Amino acid sequence: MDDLSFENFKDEALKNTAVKKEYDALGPVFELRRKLIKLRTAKGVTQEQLARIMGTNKSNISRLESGENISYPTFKTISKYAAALGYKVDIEFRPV
Amino acid sequence: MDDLSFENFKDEALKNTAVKKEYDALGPVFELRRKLIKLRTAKGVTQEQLARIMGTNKSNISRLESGENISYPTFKTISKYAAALGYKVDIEFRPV
DNA sequence: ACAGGTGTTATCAAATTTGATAACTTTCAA
DNA sequence: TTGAAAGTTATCAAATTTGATAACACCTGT
Repeated sequence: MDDLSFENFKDEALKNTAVKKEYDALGPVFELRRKLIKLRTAKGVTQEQLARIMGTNKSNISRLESGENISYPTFKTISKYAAALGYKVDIEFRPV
Repeated sequence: MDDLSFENFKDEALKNTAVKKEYDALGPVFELRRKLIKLRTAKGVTQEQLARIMGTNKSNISRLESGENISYPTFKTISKYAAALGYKVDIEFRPV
């Protein structure tokens, strides 16, 4: 463990119900973002190039991938992003 | 083939670029809807019960599952729906 | 025929996402 | 150092989704 103080802080913070709820809810979104970024960079495509293909602007791609305040993209946005890179979206549901 | 006239009509319609684009774009959404409905009915849960758990109304569940005009739900809505039934969402990307 | 349960549709306001533009930071190569 | 490329952040308007309420349709068992 590298940063014990942070780990401890996180554990404490997660005892707070409100914080935990946010954490749980946002976790999957971060996972999605990581997947999107991986898809794009694996093909050596820049945000600007991708934006062009999707018909939008690079700032919006950045917001989708790493924006601080933004939360939940629509299925359409995810689909367009994937399609622009030659992928289709497949949503699966797994028991918790 | 059961309904040749419909098949023919569909083929003709899909020659129209605009129609085809809509069809392609909406296909995945319909697939998602089918999965959601299957998840819910498999557990013997009604739309009203699910709505209660999700903290919304049954009309909104119906719209999500079968609404005519509505298009692309957010990741948050899909997640809430799944969580209410004991599932988590997993988004995969597959080459076209 | 009736009543209750289930699902659908319509409508409006509220909330959120998205598009567009611009300015900014960082990195890297010339 | 300068300049360009890549990504981030801020902001506002526009578009879309979501919540809420109400009314309607459909079915099934009594």
